[in-house]
Amino acid sequence: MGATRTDHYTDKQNELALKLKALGHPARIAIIEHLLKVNTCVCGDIVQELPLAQPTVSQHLRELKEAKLIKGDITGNSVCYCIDHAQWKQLGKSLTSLLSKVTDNACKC
Amino acid sequence: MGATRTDHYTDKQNELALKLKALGHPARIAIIEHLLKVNTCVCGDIVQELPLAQPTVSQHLRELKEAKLIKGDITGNSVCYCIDHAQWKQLGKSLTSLLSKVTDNACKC
DNA sequence: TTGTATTATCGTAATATTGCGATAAATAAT
DNA sequence: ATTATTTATCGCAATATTACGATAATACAA
Repeated sequence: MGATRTDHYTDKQNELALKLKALGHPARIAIIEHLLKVNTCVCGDIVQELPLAQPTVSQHLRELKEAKLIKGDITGNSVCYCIDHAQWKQLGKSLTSLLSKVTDNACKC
Repeated sequence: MGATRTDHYTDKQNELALKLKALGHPARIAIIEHLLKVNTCVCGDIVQELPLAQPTVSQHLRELKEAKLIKGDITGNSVCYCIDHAQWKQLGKSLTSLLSKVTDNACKC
């Protein structure tokens, strides 16, 4: 074994888990924070923002892309990365839906 | 290599990444959703909720506990699990802070 | 054409995760 | 005391992740 058994869960559970998994690494959090901070597409300065080698950064970017959290389009020599706003809106809904259920009461532990 | 280089990131980035990583598995999403649904501490029926063997569920619970997303206290024969409300409140703040920065504009991709 | 810059991919090593059977530990029930 | 019941831990195999050097692929510049 070793592979996650996605077939036993709902599509929503699997999708949310995939996105959160993609965000579950400090380098990828840092990438997202940077993209949100500059608030535009960024072409080429992401490697300089991180304390990692270029292939490693490229790999993290691909994972964020596969999780549909960012978009990346080729523009001439470099690649333009930016937040996938639609997907983040959807993720925001899933998360606030979860978080809204967190109340103070009812725990006897 | 293979281990995440946490020393290169801020404490906040590492903490957020750790919690999101803990949530980055559908079984653990399902556990959290169940705990939020019943809205109280749950003693003993979590294994029945999941399509996994008992040791596997126990392992997932431990990971959620290590990420401080749930609390577990021994009550006699069984163990009482519940949401760690304080920690979720903090996670909620981090996430809404991130999500609030997601706007529609400024992307030319 | 020949370099230069930028990003992606391949290959590989180290480590982590996932899942489960077997077993232990602890309390409850008989 | 003996037998369930419940949860945790150990050990293992399969797979995934993380990181990077080397190298390819592509577009720009000279």
